Amino acid sequence: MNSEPPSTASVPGIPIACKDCNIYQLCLPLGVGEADLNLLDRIIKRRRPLRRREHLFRVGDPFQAIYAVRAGTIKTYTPTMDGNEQVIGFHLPGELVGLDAISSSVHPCAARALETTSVCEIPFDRLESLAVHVPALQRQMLRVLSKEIQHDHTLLMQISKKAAEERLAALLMSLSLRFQARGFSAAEFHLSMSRNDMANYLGLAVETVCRVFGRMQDEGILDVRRKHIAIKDMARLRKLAGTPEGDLGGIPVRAA
Amino acid sequence: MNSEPPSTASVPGIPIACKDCNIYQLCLPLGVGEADLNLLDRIIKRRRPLRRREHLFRVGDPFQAIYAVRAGTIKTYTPTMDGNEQVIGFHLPGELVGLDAISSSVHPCAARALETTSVCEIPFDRLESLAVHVPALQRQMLRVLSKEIQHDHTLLMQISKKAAEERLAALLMSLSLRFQARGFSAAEFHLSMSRNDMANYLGLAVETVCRVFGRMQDEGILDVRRKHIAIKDMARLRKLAGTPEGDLGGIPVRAA
DNA sequence: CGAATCCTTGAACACCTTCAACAGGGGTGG
DNA sequence: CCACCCCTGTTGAAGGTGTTCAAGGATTCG
Repeated sequence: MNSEPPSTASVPGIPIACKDCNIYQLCLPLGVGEADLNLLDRIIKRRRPLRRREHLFRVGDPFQAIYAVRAGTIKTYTPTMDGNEQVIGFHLPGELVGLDAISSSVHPCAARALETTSVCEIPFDRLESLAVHVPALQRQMLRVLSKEIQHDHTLLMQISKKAAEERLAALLMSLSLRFQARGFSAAEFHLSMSRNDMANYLGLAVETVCRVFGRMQDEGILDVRRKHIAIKDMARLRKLAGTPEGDLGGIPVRAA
Repeated sequence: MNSEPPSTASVPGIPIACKDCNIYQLCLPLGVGEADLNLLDRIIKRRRPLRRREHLFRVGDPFQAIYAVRAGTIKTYTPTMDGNEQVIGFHLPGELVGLDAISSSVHPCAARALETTSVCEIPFDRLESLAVHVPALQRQMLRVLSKEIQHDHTLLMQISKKAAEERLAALLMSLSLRFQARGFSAAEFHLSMSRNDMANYLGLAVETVCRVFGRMQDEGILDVRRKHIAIKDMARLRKLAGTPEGDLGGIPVRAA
């Protein structure tokens, strides 16, 4: 909203503007001009950061806004009938959460922080109203949703591969590509989710995930030190994951 | 487009109007008024029916339109690196195909008919232009895309369940609910896809699918005669699939 | 510092896959 | 119209991979 770009370090209580958010290009990339961006900026609310394990929303909560992760990680999941949960996805900075609720008026899944996480809240009714007057925004929203669908499809493909190695490799490649797209290292990053969450997400047992990590370490593909991951043989990992060379895996508006 | 509803039996070469299409409510259900519907009708093209195995589009084809299945079944899939294919989903009458291409400008997957299938072609640029002037259409499009995302998520959940019985049950429940939503029988229907496609889609071996069908038949859950399926114990199937009682499974704009 | 959670490793078992062989149908060409 | 053939579906046995059950070690957080 300000014409002068202020320091990127946000002052507590004084929210930074959209155009100064270093991830806004990822939320609503192209086609939205400066003036429109200011309009958009006006409807976006910053929230106090969520702490680890804190919920952004729960199943059945009324749908009022979509959220953009600014820092940290959000896990989405749904409770299963047998009292457990099923992890739907992991949302990194720059990715959107809540897109599956637009049609339902209530959230079909829950979202909670895996670590200290800050998000932007975008009231959906206002976003929709704004889009009526800003065709570029309308286009952008459709593209964002479509990309999410595309991503889910590639995901589905990779998960239904049976081999445990392939599944884990697919997850790691997805994370790597997404970190890279955000300017972080593609080869070395921090896993904010537990082995349990990964296993749940991939449809495997926790023990299997551990063992596959071990095996990949032995084979020189990875260097795993607890939650810190270093990919030492990207080519081999990519091959395992079944990710074509040039493919960005439907680089994600959203989840792992 | 006509003010008088003509016979539902289409005369070759004389396309029937949108509002006379018995599935249009499913394509773009609520919030689009009569006048708007006529506008929509004007941009929709009918195509000659596709024959079995004929492609609607292939991977890498330029994205120009989305498609609504009017009759028949469309399978979407992508070729894998090892020369095989990975089935993404099955699209029944009233469901849309090609939504994952909106963001890419090329189709990330291929679509082919499993049986004689007729579709409506909706040029996307014209649809988007129209939406600029018709807010209801804009809203509807977002909802349709969101529903697809929601559906993919429930799917993901069900597929990542490991047990073969659960996976197949989930597929059958999905099909059942979708047929029901279209006014067909929920308990008895025809499987237009091969065992191979089902297995591929579910990440199982063909033989396993056969055996699970056999087991379910022995247990009195199903009556399977080749491609004809009768669900004899819906409650048990639902339980196996993990589909909550009232849940419509994110009833699908799209795929199995 | 203690407790709880998360991660890791080992061994037995269950399930699914693979390989192989055969039956049934549908489509095609004669 | 029929016969053949190929493709799809089905069934049986052996082997592999992941799960389950169990227990010990490492971190984190109160």
